[in-house]
Amino acid sequence: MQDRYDHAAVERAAQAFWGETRAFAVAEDPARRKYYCLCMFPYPSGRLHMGHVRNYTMGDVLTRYMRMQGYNVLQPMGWDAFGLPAENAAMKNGVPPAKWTYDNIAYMKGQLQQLGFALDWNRELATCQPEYYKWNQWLFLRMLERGIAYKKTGVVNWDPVDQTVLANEQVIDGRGWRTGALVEKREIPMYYLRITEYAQDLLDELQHMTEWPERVRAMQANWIGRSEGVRIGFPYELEGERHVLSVFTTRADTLMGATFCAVAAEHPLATHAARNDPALAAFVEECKRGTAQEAEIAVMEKRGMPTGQFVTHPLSGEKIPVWVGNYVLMTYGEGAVMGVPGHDERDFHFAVKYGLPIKFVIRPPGASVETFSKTQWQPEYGAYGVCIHSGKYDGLDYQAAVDAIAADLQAKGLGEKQVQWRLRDWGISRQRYWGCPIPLILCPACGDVPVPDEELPVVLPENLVPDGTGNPLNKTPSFYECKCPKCGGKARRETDTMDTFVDSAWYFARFACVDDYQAMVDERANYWMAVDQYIGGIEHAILHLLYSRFWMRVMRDMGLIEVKEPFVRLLTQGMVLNNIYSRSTGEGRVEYFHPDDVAVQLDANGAPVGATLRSDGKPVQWEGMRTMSKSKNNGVDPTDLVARFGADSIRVFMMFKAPPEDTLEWSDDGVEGSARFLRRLWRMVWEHLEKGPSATAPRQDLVALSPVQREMRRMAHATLVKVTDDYGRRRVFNTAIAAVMELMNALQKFDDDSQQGRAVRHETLELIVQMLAPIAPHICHALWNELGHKDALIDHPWPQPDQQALVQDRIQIVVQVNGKLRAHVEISANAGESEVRTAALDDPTIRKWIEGKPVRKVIVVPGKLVNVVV
RNA sequence: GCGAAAGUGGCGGAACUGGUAGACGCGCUGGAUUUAGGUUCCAGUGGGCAACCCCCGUGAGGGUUCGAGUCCCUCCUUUCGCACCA
Repeated sequence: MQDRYDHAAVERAAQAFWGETRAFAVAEDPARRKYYCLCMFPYPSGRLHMGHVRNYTMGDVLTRYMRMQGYNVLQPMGWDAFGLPAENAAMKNGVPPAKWTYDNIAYMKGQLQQLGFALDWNRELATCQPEYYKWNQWLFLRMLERGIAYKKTGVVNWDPVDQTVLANEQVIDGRGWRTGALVEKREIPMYYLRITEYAQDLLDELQHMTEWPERVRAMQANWIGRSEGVRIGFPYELEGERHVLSVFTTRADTLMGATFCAVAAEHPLATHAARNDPALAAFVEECKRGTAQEAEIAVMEKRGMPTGQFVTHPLSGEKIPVWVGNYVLMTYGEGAVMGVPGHDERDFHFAVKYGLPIKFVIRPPGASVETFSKTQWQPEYGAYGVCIHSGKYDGLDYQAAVDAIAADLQAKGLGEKQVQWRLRDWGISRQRYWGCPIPLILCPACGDVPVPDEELPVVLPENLVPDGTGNPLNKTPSFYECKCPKCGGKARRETDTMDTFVDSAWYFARFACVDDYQAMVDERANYWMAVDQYIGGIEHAILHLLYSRFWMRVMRDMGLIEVKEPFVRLLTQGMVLNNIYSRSTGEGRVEYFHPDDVAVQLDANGAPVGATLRSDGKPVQWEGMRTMSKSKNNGVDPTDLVARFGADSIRVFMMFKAPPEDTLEWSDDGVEGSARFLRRLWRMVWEHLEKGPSATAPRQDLVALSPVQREMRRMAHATLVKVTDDYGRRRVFNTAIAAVMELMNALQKFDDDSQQGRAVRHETLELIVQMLAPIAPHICHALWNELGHKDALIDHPWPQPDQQALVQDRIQIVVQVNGKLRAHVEISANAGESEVRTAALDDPTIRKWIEGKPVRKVIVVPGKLVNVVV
């Protein structure tokens, strides 16, 4: 054995061993308990970033741990390979997205291999491969047959200069990112999936998903957004015909206070009214141009214009005006709301601004009617209370009023109780090139005709280069020219592609059977599914996870798979941050400097007081810690780090620096510390073996151990108990590493070269190596063999703590007086309560504290603490 | 705006079920070895006090309890998500 730890040699050897023995290729084995550990697959953006490294290290730790626990563990890897960045890169470099993507995949795969992840590469897939996306298309057609997929118009961002649809991301302050042109809204036909059909089940099942983080479940529940209320019809006449304006409200009890209605700019009533009103038409246009993002709508100024149209209040018969409001969402409910300024804050401000009447019809609990203000909103106006000024409903509370009003409306045919969802159907059409083609043929005679199954997949040409002016498929006759499968006439192939969330909605099931070209999934998927542990970023808490849950339900309902919940346990890992340093270069421009190029000045305590650029010594501005990004020049490259420190040091650092769900602050010093820890471990094993070959390492005689030896051994096994709990139950790794560090600190001080002492040290070192194996697999692989084992550590069972070693004769008890720590006493571990109590009260320090004061109460917590109340 | 989290030394964090606040690491200070630097080893490191067996201390304020970082209420701050980025 070498005295120095050579991480490069150690990692090369371990990876070669795993490669040669095909250690991570797994097969279905009904005799063994399976465990499917999956990290969200990466978008092949070019290089791995540290967020990937953190994510995949967590997955690898659990994979290796569960494998040592005896499970048949699957950990696959693939590529979420369709998407916008490839098109952007193509425009910039003139390279087809396919080539850019495949090159990135090759590079990133090499990076993953350097890090030593226990991945079954036989199952690798990329969503841009026809063998994969064929099944997106196939299932889409099945959904179409079942009415789960359907066509309707949807609103998109339109860049009038480039003549192209823009993603929200490509719209900056209402303008196209490349052209700077004012973005318009366009309504175009699109395909939608009826996820709302599953809303109730998606919501209900959340209650049982106890191994998902509470906050993710809450976010999904809010997103699905079930609300119970009443749909109310406001009749009106238009050109002699009777129409009804439908609104949804959860506050039907305030209906008697409705003084106006407001509709979205896209609402048919608004469209009709704008026809003869140029000012209104202009306003409607302006609203449509505005943002569709809920966050922006919520904070922008509420504005409106009257349509000139009046509707009839369904209960009072009053005429009330209809306005167009820029805050009304066409996509929620009916695209129209009733305005109750007395009891809704938004309506109140709207009414004050435009001089609309305000009626108070609810008396909030504890408020007096006389204090109602028509100029100043008070939060209690929005509270539930008792109806007033509401005619026959006066005196009813919320529920009674809603029931009575709903019943009356129903009797008139002008409304009923209704459940409303915030969740909307999933629009999957994208007017983009680099995605999965939607398998339809647009025939002038037959309409949208599905591509016959035997012609699937509709293959996306891989040689096109988008130029920013629309989807290049529209300029590629060899792609779009086709015949109608129904009538045989000349037709045009659909050039829209699918949302990339479709690709990621079921890839985890395909990993079970990537080589099956006859079916989307087969029996093997039922062996591996559901994913036992899914790990990924919190940013996917809603969309990706919800779409996957929906997609599994569709597959299950078609009999393709047995499970409906794809992910049993979910771990949402935090982001990786780094310092940002900048300097203003004048003219409002800012230059960012990489943290490696900046020297930080410290005060006597080591607290930073300033920073300078190394190259010129002049100060730079510290802008705090943010996620690593190119634009802030604060990224670090995994490949550089592996070369400098080794994969194991990086893995240890990433697991040690923060708990999995928290953000992690990058620091080179921290990685250096992890490297130091591994070097120490290496040297401890080396020094131990220097004193005698491992083969002759003696076994200890438990009875003959000295108290110091017994304590050393107890600590080793107690650490094993803790580390096992951290990996297996708590899923936190920082505390597991800290516990091993403590154990190593104790072992360093354990200076005993007797036969028994060496035996205890040998056992402790073996335990340390086994406990660290999931996190630092390469060095542990090497040390395990150095310690005299012929088998590979990856296949060695996880160690069991020796219960006898854990037994303690004497324990320390904390003694408090009035809740403040005053003394420690050592007593026999099996002392009874009265014995503990006596020992505590007899302690000289405690006697001093309670001298002359009557002892009112003594609380004894067995094995832990005594609190004396005086 | 709505929804979801989080606030503990110079820094990252630990304290898991209400029971010793600051484990472990980074940084910093002093020392030893080497001495070109780095590496390695030892000691110290929340604040106050000359010092302690003392006092204070977990974003702010209040409450429950023998006992609160942990539970409850009010407030402040920060971060994340909001449907075409993935």
